[in-house]
Amino acid sequence: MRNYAHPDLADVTIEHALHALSDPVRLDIVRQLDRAGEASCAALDGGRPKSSMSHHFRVLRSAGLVHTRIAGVQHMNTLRREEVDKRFPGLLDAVLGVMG
Amino acid sequence: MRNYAHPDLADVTIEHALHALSDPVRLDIVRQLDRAGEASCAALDGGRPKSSMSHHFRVLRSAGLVHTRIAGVQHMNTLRREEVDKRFPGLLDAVLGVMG
DNA sequence: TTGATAGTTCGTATATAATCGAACTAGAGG
DNA sequence: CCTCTAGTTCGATTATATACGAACTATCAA
Repeated sequence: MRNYAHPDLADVTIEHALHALSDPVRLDIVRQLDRAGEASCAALDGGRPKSSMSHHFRVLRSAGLVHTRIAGVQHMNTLRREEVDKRFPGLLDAVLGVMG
Repeated sequence: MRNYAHPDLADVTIEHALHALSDPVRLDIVRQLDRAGEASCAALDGGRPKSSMSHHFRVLRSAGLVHTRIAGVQHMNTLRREEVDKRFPGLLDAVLGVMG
């Protein structure tokens, strides 16, 4: 795995983005990335198996929400904030602004 | 069927709302209700079978997004705009504001 | 080169969701 | 009461997601 393909946000539908955000594990990842700025997969796993996390990161990447950069042995993830905000204005603000 | 139970928005999670909105049929219903204000189930079916539509309306109701009022033989649906806006500020604006 | 660490991929099991026909229910009107 | 219409419920099928162990890959460090 040399590096990841990240979709152009223009090719991401709102349905796709909403679906990616509708899972509690993934929403938790997104919230943590919003706070932390950048984090490895392991830092966000909450004790879940690696294969499950890998699946959720893949969904988030395919929905254009998360960017993953390979840094040595770790894969560092960030929210694609500006791009998502441009494509879906207000969506992340709304989703991240909600109280439990 | 005398009338429907509509959940208190406080009991609806953002995950639940996002999931309801992430299906293309349901998103289409929501968009049409946003424009039309109020519509019967049949007016929004786009040629789909009644049982399928009934399922999607149930999901939308259970996510607190749609209110259904029985008016004679028809069931009239509206978006629960103000309540949803209060619970998830900016969410519907973001979802409904997106171009194609 | 060996070992450890981080994460992916594969395969499979299980759960959840979508689709839709058929039978049913409720209200309106003759 | 009969019938039409609008929508629900049931049941079965199929599709899509989730979960996760096991085997694999890549990088780093000793």
